[in-house]
Amino acid sequence: MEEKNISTVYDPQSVEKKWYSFWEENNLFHAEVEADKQPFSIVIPPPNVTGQLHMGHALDNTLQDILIRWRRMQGYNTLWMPGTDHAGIATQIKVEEMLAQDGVSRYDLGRDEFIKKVWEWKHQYGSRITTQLKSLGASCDWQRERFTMDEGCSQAVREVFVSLYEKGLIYQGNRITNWCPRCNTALSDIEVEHEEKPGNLFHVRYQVEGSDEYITVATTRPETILGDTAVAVHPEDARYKHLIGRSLILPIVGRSLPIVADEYVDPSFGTGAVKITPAHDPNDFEMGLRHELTQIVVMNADGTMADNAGKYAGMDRYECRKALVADLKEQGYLVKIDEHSHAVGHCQRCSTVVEPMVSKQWFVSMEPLAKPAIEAVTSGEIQFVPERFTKIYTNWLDNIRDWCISRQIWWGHRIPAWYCSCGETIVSREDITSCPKCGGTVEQDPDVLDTWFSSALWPFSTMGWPEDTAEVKQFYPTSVLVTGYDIIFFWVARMIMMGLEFKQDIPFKHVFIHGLVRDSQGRKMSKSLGNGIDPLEVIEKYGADTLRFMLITGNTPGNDMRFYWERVESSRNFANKLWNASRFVLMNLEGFDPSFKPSEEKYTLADRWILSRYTKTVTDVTRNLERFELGEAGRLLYEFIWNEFCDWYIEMAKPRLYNKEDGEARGTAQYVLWYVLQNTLKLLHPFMPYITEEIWQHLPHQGVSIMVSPWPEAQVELADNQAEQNMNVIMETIKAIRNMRAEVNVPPGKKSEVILQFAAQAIQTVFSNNLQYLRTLAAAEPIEILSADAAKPENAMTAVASGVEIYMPLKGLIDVEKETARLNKEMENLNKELARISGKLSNPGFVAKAPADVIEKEQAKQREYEEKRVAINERLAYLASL
RNA sequence: GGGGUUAUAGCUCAGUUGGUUAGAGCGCUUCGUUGACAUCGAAGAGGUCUGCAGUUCGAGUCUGCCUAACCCCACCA
Repeated sequence: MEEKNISTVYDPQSVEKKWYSFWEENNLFHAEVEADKQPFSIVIPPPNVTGQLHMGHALDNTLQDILIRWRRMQGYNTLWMPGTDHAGIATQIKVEEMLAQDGVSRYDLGRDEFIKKVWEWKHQYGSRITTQLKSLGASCDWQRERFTMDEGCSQAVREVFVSLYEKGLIYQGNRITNWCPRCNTALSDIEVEHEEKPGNLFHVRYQVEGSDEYITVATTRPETILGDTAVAVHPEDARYKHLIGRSLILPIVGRSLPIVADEYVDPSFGTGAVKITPAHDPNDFEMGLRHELTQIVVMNADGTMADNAGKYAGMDRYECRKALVADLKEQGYLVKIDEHSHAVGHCQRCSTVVEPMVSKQWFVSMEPLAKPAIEAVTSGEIQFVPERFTKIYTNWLDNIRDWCISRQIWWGHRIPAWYCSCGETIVSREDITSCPKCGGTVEQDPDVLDTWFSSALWPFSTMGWPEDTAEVKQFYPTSVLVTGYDIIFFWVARMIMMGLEFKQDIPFKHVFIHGLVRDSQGRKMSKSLGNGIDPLEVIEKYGADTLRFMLITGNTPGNDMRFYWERVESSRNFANKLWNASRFVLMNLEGFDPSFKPSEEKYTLADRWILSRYTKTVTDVTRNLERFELGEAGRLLYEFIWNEFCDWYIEMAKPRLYNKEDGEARGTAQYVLWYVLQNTLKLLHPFMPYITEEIWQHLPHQGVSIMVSPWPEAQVELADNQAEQNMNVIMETIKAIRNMRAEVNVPPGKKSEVILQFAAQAIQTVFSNNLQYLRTLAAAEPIEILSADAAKPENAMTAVASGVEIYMPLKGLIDVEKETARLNKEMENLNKELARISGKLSNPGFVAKAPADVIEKEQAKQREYEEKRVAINERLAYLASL
């Protein structure tokens, strides 16, 4: 084999591209519908077409790819549906920015031309994010790649909109909604981020008409005074009861305002009197409806003051605030300005302070949809992992408000509603050109839908719905949805509602939630902070496997994690370790015939031990994958490969490999190395797809690729507790000898004479058959076995393992003081432990109630420690006699 | 105002149904180029698991409270 020339350092760059193309060329990612095969499907959370791969994507897609690759190896008909999202506002902004470089605005182009430009942009740059996903190793079925604005998805959107409209679950209304003056569009409630900010509470007095009395009201937004149409007080408030029904004179404007009574007003807050601006505040809007107040719009869509604002018209809202406060003060209406911290809503996308505004928008009636969506989760049909997100989800749905779905932008799914001058509104599956009622010309609603509207349909729109396709039949509901907790409301909840409404079935069985990847100080990675780490940079420098492994280890589902380059290096080191262990195996596989199956009795203790550890690792890794504990599964593999396979087994196999005389022994060692390595590679493959493929292809193997090789099954017959127990004592002994050698600074090249004495014949036999391990791994030479009744050696260091007394005679005299201190320390530990155990065993409650195996375990430990204590005591007595 | 998360070694974190002398990585100390690997190996130091109380034969693990940090939701002007 030519593998001898493989570099000692694993170089991901030279292998990753090669294998990804190989997988694609062999069509290994593609899933055909095979009705008789058990399906496993995931739809990707579609990244924005404008997006660049960030750490969040890297984590999210690594988790999905691990699940997909694992299930594929298990033999499921596995579909990972990829695609991208048209990302309405984000993409529109992106293209507008590009046009702005040439001094062109979207209005210069007009709607149709602009949308053409966006499509051009999409065709040119839209595949950037998917290319980046490929470099991560994502095994998506790219032949099925979808886009939320492609024909199929658009048809699904149209069908759902019209159907909900027909059911009365979509309606149009003049209501108060959140408005972003910068984006110039309405927003849904969850697109508004509230931030507690110090502000002012302005107290302004309004004079009672025909009286000297004043009522003082408080407001955080004095500019809205211009739109006041009433003042409300609590009906039982003694201070104001006599004024209810009378009127006030609105300062500056001079308008007459009725004083109304409303339960909403909290008499204990502020002055107990509230100014009412129905057009610019959600509560006031409601009260306005109750008291039939007029709505006076004083602000424009772009945040400037409207004509109704009189002399302030045209001013920016904050300019107006300043000017108005100055005027109020000057004219004696301003009573005081208090400091007041309150939550201000900001546009999620551009951080501009949002204004509540009255406008005509389309809404989805949420309550009827929310009820079954809650039920699907509380019944356990859909399970959140971790479970605690269930509560967050249901709390939100319990208090849900209607969803404003119309957006005043151009890029997106156009609302399928047409208006005729005759007053007719037509909502239609097919585009129409004339009014079905009067035959007049119609005009389509200029607005588009909230981007999340199409995302909500993703699990079935990608599979061809509303057609009753074979894909829908086989792959819906999907198996699991993997996403961050930040879009549970935006996306997860809405998919569940839409799935239940239109498929009469849940969209997925599990929702696997992960946290955020933060920077090393725990801060969110963000563009503005400039603290983001580019996953592509990590891939370039360390490889995708390293990035993947780093992302999934050392954290638990649902929790945030921090990014450290040190952790990247640690993962890289692991890859390198595996690489070199594999090189070692390959270099020693000369003459190996993979069809050779060693006979049982040729297995050494080390063979039986590693095979036992291996089969238990299969069980544990598989179990943890089933429970979505991917980090724990990864950690188990790390420990098995490094601490057991590399640190011990390879070292123990060496003598047999180097001795070419005994062909059968050598063949057996080769077989076990090969068997354990190639199966462990399979277990690791979902986590580190590239390096495992590279190594696997070098090993004798069957099949095209490790990624479609069968997932290892635990083999009960390989589990061998006796072998593990015996190995543990031998390892314990080796460590004890190494420790003594280090204690007295024996140079590594120098052998140490070792004398062993055993508590029982059984353990002595185990050692007699395996002394070579002590020779090679502890530099013990010569080794003498003392009979149980023989006198202890003098002038020797002492250690005690389970059932074994270990003596290391010294050429010079032993340092009595140091040796005594060392043994005393050991003694102290033993005494502490023994005290704990005997405390337990003498507790009648423990003996009566603890399970038998727990008691036996404690008793066994007690015997073992007692023995050790006797041995050490003897030795201490001997030392004292010197 | 509601709800949630976290608190374990110097740092970042694991610890799966309660039962091992509580673990890892990084960092630290000492030694090491023995034919896979210095991106490595060997030995070692380092923790009263935030605090208090409770349940239990037994608590890092379950319950309650305290403290601290963080997050989400919410129309008190």
